Amino acid sequence: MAETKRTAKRLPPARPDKQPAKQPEKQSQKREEKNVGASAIEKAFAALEAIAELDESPSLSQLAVRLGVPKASAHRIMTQLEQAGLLQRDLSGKRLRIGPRMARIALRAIGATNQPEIHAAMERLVQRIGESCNLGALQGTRIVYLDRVECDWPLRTHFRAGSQVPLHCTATGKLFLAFMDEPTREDILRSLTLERHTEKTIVDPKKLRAELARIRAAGYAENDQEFMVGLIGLSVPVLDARGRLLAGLAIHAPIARLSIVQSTAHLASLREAAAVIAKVSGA
Amino acid sequence: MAETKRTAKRLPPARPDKQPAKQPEKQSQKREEKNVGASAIEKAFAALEAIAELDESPSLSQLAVRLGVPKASAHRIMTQLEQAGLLQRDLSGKRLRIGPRMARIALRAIGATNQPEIHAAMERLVQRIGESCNLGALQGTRIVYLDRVECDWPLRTHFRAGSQVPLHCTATGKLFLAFMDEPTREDILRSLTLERHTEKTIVDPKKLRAELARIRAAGYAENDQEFMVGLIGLSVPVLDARGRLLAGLAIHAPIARLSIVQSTAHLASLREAAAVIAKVSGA
DNA sequence: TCTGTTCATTCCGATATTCGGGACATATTG
DNA sequence: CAATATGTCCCGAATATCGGAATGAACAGA
Repeated sequence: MAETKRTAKRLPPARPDKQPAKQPEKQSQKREEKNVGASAIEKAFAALEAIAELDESPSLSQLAVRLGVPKASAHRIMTQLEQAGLLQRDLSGKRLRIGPRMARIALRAIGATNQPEIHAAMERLVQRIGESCNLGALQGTRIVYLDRVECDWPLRTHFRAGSQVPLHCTATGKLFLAFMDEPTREDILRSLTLERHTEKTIVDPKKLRAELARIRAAGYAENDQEFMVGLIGLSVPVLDARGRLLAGLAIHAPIARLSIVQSTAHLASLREAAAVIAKVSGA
Repeated sequence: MAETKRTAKRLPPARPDKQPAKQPEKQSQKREEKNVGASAIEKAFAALEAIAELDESPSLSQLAVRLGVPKASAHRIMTQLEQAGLLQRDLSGKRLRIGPRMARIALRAIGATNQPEIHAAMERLVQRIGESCNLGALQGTRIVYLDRVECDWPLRTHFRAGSQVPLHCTATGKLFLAFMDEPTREDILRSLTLERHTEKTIVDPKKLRAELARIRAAGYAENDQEFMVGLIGLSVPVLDARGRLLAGLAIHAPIARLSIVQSTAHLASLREAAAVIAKVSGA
């Protein structure tokens, strides 16, 4: 309460229980992550995502709690989404659900995600090798997975497309570090904290530089359990016509099934698939 | 009593705020509808919508022109969307496409609880025909089931919404193969391994091409126990206004209850339902 | 009928975000 | 190599967003 300028505003019963003793702090401790810096876009999509994710259409307050935003803010966001035709309310006018415009976008968007040609090339590779593969690209100072094809083995990792991993302890990440020009690399290396994930993670900048030089010379990058224990990887470059690195195509497997040495036997298949991907990407 | 509920709450249909003189007939034929005052949310979705709608991934400036916003603004919006995982750039780093997170949201958004009109149309169809039906779309090189309505018979299949099936041995899958443009089809056909699921699965590429031509001519696709023994299917296209294939609407049944020949008697009902789905999807 | 509770909605000042012109950097083209 | 697109960055100004608190509506139980 600041400067209650309202003077004779006739406050009816004055309600002494303004501080209800029931829940002093309900969700205050819960909102730690989407606090600041969240753009309006991110908030709107978080809301949409929550509604799509839920099995039942939520009410406004349920959403507010779930998103960790005040009710008033939730209301504003929902109103905007509703006016945009992305949400609509059910007959009672209380619960929110996906609107017609969003349904329309969704129908088109499902087919417009990844290039079928690329996905097909990766599936063929998985078929031939028998282990999972993924396609990753540099975004900022991390690797994002653009696409991913899993093998049939019961034991598999599960990084979905879109997830991000660090540069210094993944095959594709080291590949990108190795292939970028000197000043950029040094700049990034300086700003990275070489976080240790396993025993084998390279956390010494000197050793990492040596490893990168080795990768540059070899033309491919290995990951010997540097990110997760028991998991190895092997990544080859996807180059465009001018020799620039577009992405890294990698296979990975539990070391129980595939050793580093064995994995290099698949280099030819990997390179072949990488060439196909480069080609269908118009490179 | 019917209309008493929403009396006073939605009373402001007008815009009491400001109706500046710019609003009346500002829309000439060039800088059309993307007027000023659009919220950040609206702009973001307009961008997403444009990308989903376009047949080819646009570049930044193309989008800026299409949306009628300055280049710098477009750049800012796209960057935000990209960081949110909703968009991603293709390998050249120039063209923008739907990102994995958006694909996930889209998949959920079309689910049964969220899109009552589609679900209702499918339930009417099941009611009329007496067999299960499903709605499937192309994602990568597989078909994902968007929605599904089961019939009352005790013997039924159980593919939940969200599960994926191959292209070459399902009615909807063959439908998509038949309708895609030549180069893409050939590329996918080349890279697919036509895995045999039953005696009747088409594993010969030549025969599959012939079958696809037949499907193109007929305008619908059949599945004669090619995926599971004793199970047939029949899928018709759900087309948008421009004739692009959005999804396949299919019925399926045990052959003991419905023969392929009998199933074609339901083509009219299927097509009618497909048209309804296209319509409520805003196509 | 009255009262306590829950939920949706509105108000409003402070402030953080968005906006977009223009400069700059980087392909692409002739 | 100049010339033309196209992508990226900067920064002051404008304004949309934020969220606490008050208000209104619906409902349940006494």
